Amino acid sequence: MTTATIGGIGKFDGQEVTIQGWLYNLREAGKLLFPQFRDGTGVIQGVVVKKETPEVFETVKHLTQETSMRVTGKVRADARAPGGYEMQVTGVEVLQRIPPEDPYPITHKEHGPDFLLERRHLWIRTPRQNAILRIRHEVIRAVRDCLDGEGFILVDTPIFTPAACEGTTTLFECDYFDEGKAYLTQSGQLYNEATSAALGKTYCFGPTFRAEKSKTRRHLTEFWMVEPEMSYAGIDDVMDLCERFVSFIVGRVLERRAADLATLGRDLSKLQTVLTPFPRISYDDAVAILKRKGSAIEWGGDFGNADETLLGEEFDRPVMVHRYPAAIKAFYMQPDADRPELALGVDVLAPEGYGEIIGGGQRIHDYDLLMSRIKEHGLPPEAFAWYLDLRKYGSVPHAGFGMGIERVVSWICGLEHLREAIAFPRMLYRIYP
RNA sequence: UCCUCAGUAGCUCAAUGGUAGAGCAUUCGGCUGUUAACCGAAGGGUUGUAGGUUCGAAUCCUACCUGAGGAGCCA
Repeated sequence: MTTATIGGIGKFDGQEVTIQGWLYNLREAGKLLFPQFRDGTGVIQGVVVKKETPEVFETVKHLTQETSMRVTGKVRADARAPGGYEMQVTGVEVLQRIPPEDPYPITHKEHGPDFLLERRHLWIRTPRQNAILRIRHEVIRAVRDCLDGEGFILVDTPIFTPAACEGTTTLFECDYFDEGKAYLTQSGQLYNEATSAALGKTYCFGPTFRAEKSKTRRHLTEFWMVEPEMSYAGIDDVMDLCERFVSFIVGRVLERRAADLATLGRDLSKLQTVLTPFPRISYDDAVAILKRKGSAIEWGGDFGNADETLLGEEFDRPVMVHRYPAAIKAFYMQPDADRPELALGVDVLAPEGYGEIIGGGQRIHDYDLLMSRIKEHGLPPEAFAWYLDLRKYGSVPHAGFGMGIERVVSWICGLEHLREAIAFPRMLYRIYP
């Protein structure tokens, strides 16, 4: 007997196959049963007619939601079935029937976020969560394909680090044998600067940790970030890469995951406009736009979430805001040659209120300038000795950025909350399951 | 860390100082094309915890616990 996946069931129209999955739902209509099966690739409706297969009818009639089973039957196209195909069930092999005294907790009705998050290990079985996780997979594949295709080399950076990368944000601390404290990385960027000087163009891609007590739908304490870095590059190279990168990713999801976007009810017209070039506006221009739109922002201040939403809704694709006041950016940002009070940093803001998805820019390549910035920020120079070495031995202008995967997935999927963009979200008051 | 809101059946919610209820889920019965199927019945409660006010508290007050949304900070 041929084993088939539900997602590819169309290839077996008219044939008898076996599928391996779980009971998603069971509808009854007298002497007819309509069990629905899922296997992670899709959902298919089965039909059981009592007078044709009485033994199968009696077995299926008493099955409970999420019972694991192998099902055999003849596949045929049927417009009445959700998904377009139906299976005339001729045999079932039940692996584990869930007992009615302790039924599967997640029903087809509404549930609250607390209930679902406590059962995230089960929640991910639902079609909507399946679709999000498949899109996340596609985003990650596109990230790799795009950067690999552009000649970047993946060089992963450490997760245990000896000190703060940027000195300001709160870090997760742990004991590291006799070496004292270690911290979970909040960015691979400083190491990327070393690897890009070794290999030209590199990127790292892995989990990142922030111990800030942020409690919003835009924050996780553990999230995944991809960070490309380029030697012999400046802020314009970063912006060029950003727009190619983001449009490539969105294009890939539209091309390969249309069915999943449909499951989510995503408005595709909001994604189809994400094509190069992206608008590029200076921080000065952004402040002017915000003031016109009624924001209380003053020049020199950083954008709040409301400001990012206001800027994002000005455009039909992500907008790149560049040249921020140096005072509100990280210590390693290269100053603008024409206006030293500005840093050559760029943020990419997604439309529809999704806010910042990318932050990056050009790094300081001059030893003395970097040393003075480290001291100005009250950071210990000895901890940055290796980082300063990069400016002693063949320093070149270099630039890069970091992109938060969950924020991009959240935007592409049109999610209400970042927590659905990762299988097991880590948040301020939640570390289970 | 601060501000706001919410905790009632397994789940989603109602009951606004006077006998704790509905839908779904579960079990049983009915229905030969269901689309979160539908119809009928049954079981299911220390109203987050601890105090207080009152003849009487799910409801009012205080503290605590848990969660959510937002601010700040950031991807």
